[in-house]
Amino acid sequence: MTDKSSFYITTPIYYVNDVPHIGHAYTTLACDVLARFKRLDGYDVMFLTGTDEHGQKVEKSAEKAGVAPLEFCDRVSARFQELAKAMNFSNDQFIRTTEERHKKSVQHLWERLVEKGFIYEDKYAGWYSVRDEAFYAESELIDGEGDEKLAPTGAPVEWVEEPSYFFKLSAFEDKLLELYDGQENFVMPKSRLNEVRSFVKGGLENLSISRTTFNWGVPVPNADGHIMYVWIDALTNYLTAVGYPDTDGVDYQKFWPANVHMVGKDILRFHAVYWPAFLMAADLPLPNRVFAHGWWTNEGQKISKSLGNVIDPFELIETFGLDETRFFLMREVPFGNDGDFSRQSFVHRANADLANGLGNLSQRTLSMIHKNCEAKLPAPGELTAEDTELLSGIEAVLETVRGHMDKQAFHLALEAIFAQAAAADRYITTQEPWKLRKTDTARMETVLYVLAEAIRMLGILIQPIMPEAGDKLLSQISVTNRGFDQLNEAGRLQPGIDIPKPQGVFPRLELPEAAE
RNA sequence: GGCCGAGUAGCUCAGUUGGUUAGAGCAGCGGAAUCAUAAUCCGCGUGUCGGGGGUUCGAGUCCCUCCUCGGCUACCA
Repeated sequence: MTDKSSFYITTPIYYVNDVPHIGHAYTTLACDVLARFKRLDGYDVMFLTGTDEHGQKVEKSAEKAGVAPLEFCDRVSARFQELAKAMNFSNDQFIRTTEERHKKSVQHLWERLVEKGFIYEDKYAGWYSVRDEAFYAESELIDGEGDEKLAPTGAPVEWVEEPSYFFKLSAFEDKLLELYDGQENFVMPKSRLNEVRSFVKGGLENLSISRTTFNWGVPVPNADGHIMYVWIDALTNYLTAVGYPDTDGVDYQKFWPANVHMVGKDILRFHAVYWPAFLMAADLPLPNRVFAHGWWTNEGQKISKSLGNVIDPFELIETFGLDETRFFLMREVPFGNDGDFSRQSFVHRANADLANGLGNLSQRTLSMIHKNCEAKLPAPGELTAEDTELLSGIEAVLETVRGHMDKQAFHLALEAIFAQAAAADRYITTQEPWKLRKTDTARMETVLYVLAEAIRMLGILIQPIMPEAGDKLLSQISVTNRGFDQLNEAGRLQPGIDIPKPQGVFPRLELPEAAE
């Protein structure tokens, strides 16, 4: 077995009743960073994202738009695919639940659950709001005019009874608790695990998993009029993408179970409770981890459509630059926490770390080489303790970053990398190559070579977060081997290579005029 | 209401199994340098560690209590 280790990471599939916003971009970005990191670290990676396209809401939205449901889905799904392109996401697949392969996959899973005796037919009854497409508990309802009952959202509700298939979720209480206890990092961050555990401890009710009131969905096998409902359809995409039901197939064998399901905290329960229960019921291996990240506020304000302060990722990229945006989202906030997006902190952060930090470091170094070494990388003399300290410090940071990445602590990974850029700046200060130019050119050449090496390794390290900037940095010093196995002497730059006049990698940002 | 978590320098936060003068980044103040994207480097923090009580030779770090803030409390993705 010489196969590379595999790594399978997923985003949720995004519901096409919404247009892409910063939340979608954020979730997928985190996955992209991790996927790129693992690829550079020698893993065979499957990175999946996609769109969730079924349901009554979609059916109605399509109707309102005067188009067929699928056409409606095509449009919105395309928008998400554009986002992936604009954000430079490296997803290996973009799955859509309207694909034929997915229909087969869910139906097969369904039949499997029926065989195992975890699905039964009954009647679902409750207070239903057509507008919200949701059932509400009696206790949640509020009083409207007269003795009319209203949903908590203010929408009218009606008492509805319909035949439905149910999944025996209640049978998995103990097994789920065992899972949480036995596989400690199944849910991260830990605070979320506590919530999930207490939810399960509180008792689980069986889940209604089919509907007869609309048509836009995957038909339940051998049950006319029944459409699969929400989660059983949506969650199964993670299996579909690796070839399920062909469990002997190459992708399934290689990638299932998934290493990380990345989700927003709002859909944690479905991934941390329902999903493992479905898989247990079908006798399929469970994913290693569900990570629930936090949400962004906008300049201290909760983001909502009604407030009209939704952050458009396309606009962010336009205003601040792609890699700057990627960097800010991953660096500013401890991953897993909620965070605030403010233009001021964006500009401040990008300028401090990128323009003034790494960007300036490479600019001053390459510029000195270009001017003082005939535009060619000089050969180093014997390395001093200071030289070795700087280089081995950067080499060592890979292990640190790896540790942080494996815990999805992106902010810490970045902090560790940029601490090395700062170390290189300190090195320049102590070595004073501009003085050596007049007193000891051989030593100056060694110092500049060491700095070029520092830039090479930093350039390699930032690739997962800032692929384009990493490319620019590395191209200026003609580096072609860019994997993490090059983060040591094996990848050292060849003296004599051309060092052209450096181009700025990270422009200095200015605070945009506050839009009214 | 119930369960869980958090309250540490102006801001964002670290603080291991309780133990020498409680730390980092950013902001601020002072200085150095001049290769560089007016970028960089160095120095400077007397903080009631939310309040009160307790355990202990010793508590930010354990226990009790109170206050404040946040999350979860099922079938909208």
